[in-house]
Order: sequence, then C-alpha cells, then structure tokens
Amino acid sequence: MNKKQDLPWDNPRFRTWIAVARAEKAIVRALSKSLEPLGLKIAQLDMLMNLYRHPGQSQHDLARRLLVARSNITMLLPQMEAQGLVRRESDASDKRVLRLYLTTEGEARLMRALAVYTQLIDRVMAQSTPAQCEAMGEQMRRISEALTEEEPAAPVDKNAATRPASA
Amino acid sequence: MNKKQDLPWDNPRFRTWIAVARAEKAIVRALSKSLEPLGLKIAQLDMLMNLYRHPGQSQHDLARRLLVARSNITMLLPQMEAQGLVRRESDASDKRVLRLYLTTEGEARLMRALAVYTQLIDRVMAQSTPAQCEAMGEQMRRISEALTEEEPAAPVDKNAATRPASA
DNA sequence: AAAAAATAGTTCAAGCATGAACAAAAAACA
DNA sequence: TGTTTTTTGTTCATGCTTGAACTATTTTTT
Repeated sequence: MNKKQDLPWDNPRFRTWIAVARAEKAIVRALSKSLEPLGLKIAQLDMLMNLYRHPGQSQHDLARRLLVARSNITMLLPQMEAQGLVRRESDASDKRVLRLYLTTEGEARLMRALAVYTQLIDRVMAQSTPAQCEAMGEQMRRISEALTEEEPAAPVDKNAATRPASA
Repeated sequence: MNKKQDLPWDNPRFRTWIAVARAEKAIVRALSKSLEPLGLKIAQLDMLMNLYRHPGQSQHDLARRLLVARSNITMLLPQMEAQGLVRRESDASDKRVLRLYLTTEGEARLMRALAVYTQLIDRVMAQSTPAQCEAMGEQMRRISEALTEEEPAAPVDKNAATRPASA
C-alpha cells in the first residue's frame, strides 16, 4: 500500500514539521532552565503574561487564552497565590467568577522573567534575518488559523460550547 | 527598569516565537485527535517511527533519540508490547541491553498512522509555498543546532554523560 | 415565577513524564 | 586478577495536565 517513496522522511513538508517540533522542544527546554533561577515554571510565566495583558480576567477566560483545561488553572493558582504573585477577587455582579490580578510582586517577577525570555528568543531568532523571521511568523499564524477555523465545524456540536477553542 | 517599549509583545522576534509555539500546539492537538481512532498516542507513534528507522535499538538509544528520560521508555514499552506493536529481545553479547523491534502488526499500524500524519502535515504546510516551507525548515534546524551546541559546554560537566543530549 | 439549561469554579482519579536511587552487567583500571 | 567506574534498565515518588462529575450561581425558557 505504501511505497518507500511515500514515506514521510522523504517529504519536504514533513521534514519541515519535524524541524519545527524539535526546535520548539529545544527552546522550551532552554527556557525552562533559564527560568529556574527565578522560581518560575513556563506555565506560570504564561499565566503572568496573560494577566499582565488582561487584568481582571476570569479563570475561565485565562484557561481559554492559554489553551488549557479550566481545572488546570484551579490547580495552579494556589501556588501562585502562595508565592504572592497573583490575587483573586470575587466579582460582585456575578458570584461565580473570580477575577485575577497581578500583585506588585507578580509584576516585578514577570518583568525579570521577560528579560530572560526575550534574551533567549532574541538569541535563538538571530539565526534568521529579520525578514526571514517575520515570514516564519506569518506562516505560523496562517497554520494556526487554518487549524482553528475548521475545528468548530466538524464535531457533532454536542457540548461544543464547553470544549475550549483551540485559539 | 523596563520601559513599555521593551516589552516583548512589540518585539518581532518574540512575536514570531509565540506564533511558532501556538502553531506547534495546534498541530499536536490536531494530530492527537487524528491518531485517536488508530489507538495511538503521539509518544507511541514517535517510538514506532524511530524503531522503523533504527531497528534493534536499545532503550537507551531510543530515549536519547526521542529526547525523553530512560524511565519514560521503560514505562511506555509494556503498553506497546501488550498491543503487540513492539518486541524486546535481550542482547546476547551484553546482557544489560534490550533490543527493540517492530512487529509486523507494529509496522502495519505505523504505516496507517503515517498516512494520517502525512496528510495532516501536508495540509498544514500547504499554507506556505514549497520554497517558504523549505526556508522555514532550514531556520528551525539552525535554531536547534544553536541551542544544542552550547548546552554541553556550560554545565559543571558533572554527570554530563548521563544527561540526554538535546539532539 | 418555576423549571430547565448553561456557566464558573472545584474536586478527584488517571495518564504521562521526570529525576533520584537502585541492581545487574560491562568496561576501565590497578 | 580484583577493584572501581560506567552503563543499562527498572522502580518509585512527584508534579503537571486532563476529563468527568459535582456544586453554586446565572440565564433562558416556558
């Protein structure tokens, strides 16, 4: 059914994807290590970044933006609160939601982490010219769009509202 | 210390990285879903692919190639054996190592999975021209190289041989 | 207004990945 | 040869992430 020639290892597009996956993994690995001295995990940094840009977010919103399960937020937040990075305030007009805010300490920690983060990414992306880099970003954004546009259509659309959108 | 202008969201290279990370996550998500009907997880497919290309590998080699911990292989293998996809043979000349082989069923399953995999990647990469795609692959490979070249140098080099190389 | 459906957050059990500590075997070394 | 060091694979405890089931609240429907 499948000839040798059909094997993905000879497929340029496939090889590109493998390269993307490997590079992503390497960057995540490096970032993890760089963040360690700051006492932050990547997931935590993602939360801080999101809260910085969207203060007062509900946990549900945050989960959707981070593409993680709602329960994940619930499990992670206590650590962040214990570290004094994040503050939870219950919404007066809707007693179900908890609104999330960075503390001063949280913002300070975020800034330190971002310095590390940016430095790593700058170094990594310096492997390409600015134009190449920009082109790559464009392609990646098109890929994300292509994948998220079709997803809401396919399923039987039962509990479609519950499933977190992939974007 | 950090002016607004220094924030990474305005940094083109940083934005490119964010796009890469998001696209990678979206692809992994889509691939997971596509593989579900075949009864395979991505980690398992990775193993099958590696065993196809390097039959008779030791668990240690496989772990290094997949960039995962040795214990991970130990934990995952029993499932694969139970599914009849992989066979373990103890090496006669070195009683420590177990050599891994795909079974006929494992190879058949792999081929079916690869068809799904390739189809997804082809569709996703069709967002770029072949030339763009090739360029992206090149950049990603450079990034991986840049990150793995420096790693073995930095650490105090204690247990340096134990730590799995990032490539 | 009462009933039904949807939504926000939590809890819990499960799967997966990891590093540390370990046993057996092999290799290096004296 | 006998001792020490490496290497292979395993076990175990830990942490992250998830989906399902649950509670409380809000919105929609009738």
